[in-house]
Amino acid sequence: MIKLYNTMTRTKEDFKPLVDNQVSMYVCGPTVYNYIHIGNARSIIAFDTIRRYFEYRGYNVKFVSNFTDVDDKMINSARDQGITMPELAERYINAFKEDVRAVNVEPATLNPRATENIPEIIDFITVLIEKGYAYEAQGDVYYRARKFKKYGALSHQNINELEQGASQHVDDEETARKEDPIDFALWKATKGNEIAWDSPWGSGRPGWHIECSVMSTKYLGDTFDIHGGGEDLQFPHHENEIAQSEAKTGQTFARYWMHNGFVTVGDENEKMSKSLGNFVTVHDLVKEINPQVLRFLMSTTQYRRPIQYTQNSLQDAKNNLEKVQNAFINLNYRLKDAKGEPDYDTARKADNLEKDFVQAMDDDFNAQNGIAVVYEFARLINVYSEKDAVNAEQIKRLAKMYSKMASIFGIDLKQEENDDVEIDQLVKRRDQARADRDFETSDQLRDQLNQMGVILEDTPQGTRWRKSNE
RNA sequence: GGCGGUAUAGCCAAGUGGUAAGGCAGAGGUCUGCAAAACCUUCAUCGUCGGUUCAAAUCCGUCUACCGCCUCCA
Repeated sequence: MIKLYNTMTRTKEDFKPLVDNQVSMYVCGPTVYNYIHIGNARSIIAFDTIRRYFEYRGYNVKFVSNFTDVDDKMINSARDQGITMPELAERYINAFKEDVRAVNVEPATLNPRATENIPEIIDFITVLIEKGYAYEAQGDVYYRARKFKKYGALSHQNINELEQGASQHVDDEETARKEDPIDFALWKATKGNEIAWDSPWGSGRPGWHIECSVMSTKYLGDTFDIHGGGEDLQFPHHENEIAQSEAKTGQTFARYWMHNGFVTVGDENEKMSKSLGNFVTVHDLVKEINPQVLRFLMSTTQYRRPIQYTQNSLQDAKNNLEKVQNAFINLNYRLKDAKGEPDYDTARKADNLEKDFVQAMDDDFNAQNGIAVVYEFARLINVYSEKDAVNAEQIKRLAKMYSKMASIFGIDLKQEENDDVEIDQLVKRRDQARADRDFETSDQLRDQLNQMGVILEDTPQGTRWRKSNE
C-alpha cells in the first residue's frame, strides 16, 4: 500500500485511487517565457519519479501537465524579444521538451495549453458568475473568495488573517476594482495592444489560476486523484483552483495534494527563483554537466525535502551515479563467460532487497531509503560479478531487477555498444604490450585513451573500456 | 503579525520510545605490473536547557538559528 503525504490533511494517507489500478494526476507546468531553471526541473523530476514509481507498482498513470502560454510575463517577454506571444511559447515549449528529455523525464500523457482552451475557460467563468461566485468589474472578472467556505483549507490559512500585501506583490489599481482585496482575477480586460480574446465581458485574457481548473477537470474529470506542484503554489494558486473548481462542480476537486520542496542556492540556502534572479537554467547547465547527474541529484532526494544545489552535491551525485552504473556494467560483463550454476543465496538476497525497495518507496516515495536499497543491490551484484562461476540467466534476472529499480530515479541502465574501431585498436595494442610486459608502452597507450575520455579496466576476463561521465 | 518547515559525523542523509541505515569524502587493507573498477575494515550519541519514562535523536515544554508562504513564483 502506497502512503503519501496529503497537504490538505497534513498527514500521510493510504493512497486509494478513484479507479482501481489507475492514477489520474495533474501537475502545474511552467509559464513558457524563458528556459526552465533547475528549480522548475526539480518539480518536474519529483513528479516524474512519483509517476514512474506508480507505474512500477502496476498502476496505469494518466499524467497531465499544462503549459501556461499567456500571462503578463509572456506578453512582456514577447515584446522584449520582438516576437509574438505564440512564437515565444513555441520557442520555450520546444526548449522545455528538449531540457526535460535530457533529464530523462517521461513525456506527459497530455500537455494542454491555456490558449488552446479559451472557450472552455470562458464557459467555466460564465458558470461561476451564474452561481454568484464571480463578478465582472470594468471588463475584469473576479472570484468572490470569501463566498467559498473552504477558502484557505489547503494552505491552512484563516481568510481573515491573511496579511494583505505581505508578499509585496499586490497591484493597487486592480485591488480598487475588487469587492474584497482577497478576490482574485479570473479574466483580465485587455490593456490595449496585447493579445486578447473576445468574451462576454469584452476583449481580454484569462487569469492564471483558471486555466488549471479548466484543463485538469477537462482531461481528468471533476474529481481526480493527485494534484501536484511546488510548495509555493499552495497559496494562492492551488487554493484558488479548489475554490473555482469546487464552486463550479460541487464535487471534491483533487483527492490528494502533493507539493515538492525547493532547490536552494548559496550559503543562505535561499530559494531559487526567476524573480530573485539566482537561477541556473537547465539549458545552460547541461552544457557543463551530464544531465543524468542532475537527474540523479534531484530524484534521489525525497520530493518534499529541499535540495541544496552546490558543487559538492553535484559531485556526490556524480560519484554515486557512477557507482550505480558501474555495478550494472560489471554484472553484464560476465555474460560472456557465464557458464556456471545459479547462486541461490544471491537470488534470495536480491528478492529481499526488492521487497525492501518497495517498502521504502511505498512510504511517501522515500527516495533516500529507496536509493539506499539500490546501493545495497549494487554491492550484491558487484560481489556476484566477482565470483568464479556465474550463470547467464541469473545475470539477466539480476540486471532486470536492478535496472527497474534504478529507472524509477531516471537512471537509464543500458548495455552500451562499445564498438569504436579506433579505441578497440588502441586497446588491443595495449593488451599486446602488456602481454610483452612492455609497461612503458602500455601505460602510454592508457594515457592516450584517458585523454580521449576512455577509462580502461583490466579484469580477469580481459580488458574493457567505458567512456567517462564528464 | 498569521501559517508551515528544518536543525543528526567534514558533506549529503535515514531513523517517531529500546539503545545511531546508507552514500560521498578521509584512513587502512585485498586484488592489479601499476592503475581502474570492486570488495573488506574503520569513522557520530543526534541545535540549547529542562521534563516524562526502566529506556528518548525519537514524547512534552523552553530557548536559539535558518528556510518558505501570506495574491510574480516549481
